Amino acid sequence: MRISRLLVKTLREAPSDAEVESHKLLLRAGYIQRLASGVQTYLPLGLKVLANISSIIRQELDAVGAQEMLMPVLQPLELWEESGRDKSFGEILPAFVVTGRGGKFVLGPTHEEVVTRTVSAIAESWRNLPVTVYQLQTKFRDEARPRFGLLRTRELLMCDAYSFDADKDSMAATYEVIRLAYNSIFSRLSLEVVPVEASSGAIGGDVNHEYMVPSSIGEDLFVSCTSCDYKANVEAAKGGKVDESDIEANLAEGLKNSQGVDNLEFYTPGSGSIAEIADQLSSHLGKLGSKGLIQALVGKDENGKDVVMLVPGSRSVVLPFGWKLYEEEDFDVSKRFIKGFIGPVGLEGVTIVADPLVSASPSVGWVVGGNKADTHIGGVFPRRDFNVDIWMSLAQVEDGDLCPICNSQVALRRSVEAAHTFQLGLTYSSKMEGATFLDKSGTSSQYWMGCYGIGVSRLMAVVAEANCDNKGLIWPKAIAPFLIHVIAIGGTKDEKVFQSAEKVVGELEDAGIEVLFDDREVSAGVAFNDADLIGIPWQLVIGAKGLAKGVFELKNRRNGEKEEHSLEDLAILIRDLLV
RNA sequence: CGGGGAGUAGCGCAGCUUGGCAGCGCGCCUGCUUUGGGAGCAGGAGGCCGCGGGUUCAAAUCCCGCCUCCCCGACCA
Repeated sequence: MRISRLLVKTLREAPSDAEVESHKLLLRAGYIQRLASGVQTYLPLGLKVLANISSIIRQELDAVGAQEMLMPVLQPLELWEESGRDKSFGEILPAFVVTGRGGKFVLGPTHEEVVTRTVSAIAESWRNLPVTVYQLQTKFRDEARPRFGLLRTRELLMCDAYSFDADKDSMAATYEVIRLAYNSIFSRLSLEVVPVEASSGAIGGDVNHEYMVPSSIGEDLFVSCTSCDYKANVEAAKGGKVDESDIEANLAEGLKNSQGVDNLEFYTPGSGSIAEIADQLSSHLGKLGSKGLIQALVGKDENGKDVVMLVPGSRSVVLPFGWKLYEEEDFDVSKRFIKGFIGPVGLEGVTIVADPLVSASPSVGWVVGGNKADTHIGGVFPRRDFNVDIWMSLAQVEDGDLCPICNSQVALRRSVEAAHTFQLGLTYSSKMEGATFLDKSGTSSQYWMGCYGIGVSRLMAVVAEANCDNKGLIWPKAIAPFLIHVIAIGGTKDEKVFQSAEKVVGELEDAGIEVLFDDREVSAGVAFNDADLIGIPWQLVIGAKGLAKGVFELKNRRNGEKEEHSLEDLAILIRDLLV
């Protein structure tokens, strides 16, 4: 490909709306272009990278027997009503409902419903199972806040695979096979990927893993144990073991400390936010700050029953599955809880659930909400001043917390979610009409399903972020848009140089190598800088100086090393590049 | 959805306070010179100053409304 013919325009300065390095470079080097917030065009260079990533995914999934197909973007809304996800999928779905002649359609954010219907019409017998299908398809998700170019978008390219098995063990075996395929995919992309336990969100199912790429631009945090293999997304991570005897010991210690410490009423006017209270009571709390507060949140458990959740003020809460926090209108209806001033003392007729961290009181006692406006109470100890009905892990894990498996310390790492896999079990087959097959005994049985998603367009951003320097991108060979970038210094102006370059390009292309040929009449500096920016792994430079000696220069983009080769050695070079 | 910032040529920005010809750098086009790390000179093209309304003799500039984009948060693959 000749650059003079390629639809590309490199920019010296990045558009001001780009924030992170990979996004700036992808824009400057002409890989992508923004059409609207979270909506990107892949320019020719960008599409080649995307196609190369896709091709690796195809090869590895095909290798484990998965079959590619292509399902529609437009999905009848009734399908989502059938699975109940028209309600549960949150706000991502409704924004992309379109009305056509055939009724209402969803611009598909994912394809569990469609694939279940598709496969169930064909795989009617246990003889057809197991079967795994996949597709590379554009998905639509109305993200509240698209971010960082390709990292979080409203329209994205995803590879989603779906497995159908006859029983639970078989499903687990398929899950394992896909895990191995995923490992191969990520290693071919030269990415460090850490599979972690995760929460299943709107997809459903029990076992699921996220494939995390540690990265400073990540929006997720995962917990990993410094001693054992425990790894989990903070959303799913459990705090240290909920150990009855530890809690009991903490409570007893608290009772001892509580002697001579009376409850104190504090006047705390304002919003009642943790930060504000900690500030107002700084003379009482001292160094403790928000760690000396108990945060009490009202919500409803999976049965809709009111619960008050207690965690230290310094922690965020991870809601148990199915639980919800009170909304404004719930506060208006119940009138019982004064937002910002809720506390466990004297609170009756509601289940009090507390994180084990609450059992260990500060020596001056906790500061808790006073259950009346502008009031907090200090010197509060659990058991003496209030009772906890259920102890369970509620607080988000932090660096240095204890591992739930081995009790060593855990560490948090920032990361990007590159893929997510789920053992769905019967989640969809039990809801969708006719998602059954006849088993060996001739009885109708539901599919055991799994689903597996890789964010393809996101991977392009992740790989770019992990492979760049201050001059530009540095693509791994496996997904680079071209393998080698040939520069003819002076372009067409120097006939001899240009002819040799053309000859070299021809030989490389004949050998099946993808070549980007800079044939422009630009100064050497411009050509070099553009080459570094675009980030093709090898640069082959042909100029008048070298030509006089019968040599060209070969530069490795990643380490910057340059070496001269005789033009006659091109065949050897070609052989080496192909390895 | 809450908080903050910004929309002026393809990209980066100035001009706005104090209303008076639409500017600068890069990029782009033509010519000449130059040619191994973002060349020089000369000549050019390119604008709904985000949109709509208002004030005024006169609005990029002042006032009102809206839209879009970015950041932080909430939410989410």
